[in-house]
Amino acid sequence: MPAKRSPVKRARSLGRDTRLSEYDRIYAIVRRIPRGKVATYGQIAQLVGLGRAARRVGYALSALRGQSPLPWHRVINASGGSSLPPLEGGITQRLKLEQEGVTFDAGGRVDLEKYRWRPRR
DNA sequence: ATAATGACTTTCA
DNA sequence: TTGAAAGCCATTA
Repeated sequence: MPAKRSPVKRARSLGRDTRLSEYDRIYAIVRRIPRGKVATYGQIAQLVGLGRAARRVGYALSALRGQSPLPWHRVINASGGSSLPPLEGGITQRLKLEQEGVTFDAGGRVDLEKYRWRPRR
């Protein structure tokens, strides 16, 4: 029995949903975030050309369900913190970042000035 | 078909 | 500094 597929994945397998290239572009950007660096949802939305649709970036990542080779833990919100519920992956996200050398302040937030990924072009 | 939801961001009080 | 409100729009219900 194949696992249940979301409408999006089904459409992708049929190769007829153009929105998917959008998801793929998001994933492609996330894959480029270097170790020890972080990017915000809004930043990725910009890079992909989605303007301020940061939510869609978050949605694309939620579709991964944490089951992906992508460095999803390097994506955080504009406040410098995790947007996941602590028990759902927020803890894991922080641990993974700390393993890469990213430090958090008392409020559980990352210094974006210092760790934000600045891609060229 | 309409309505609610969400791994967000920005603005304004 | 914090928090509410509005904006965004695909996915879910």
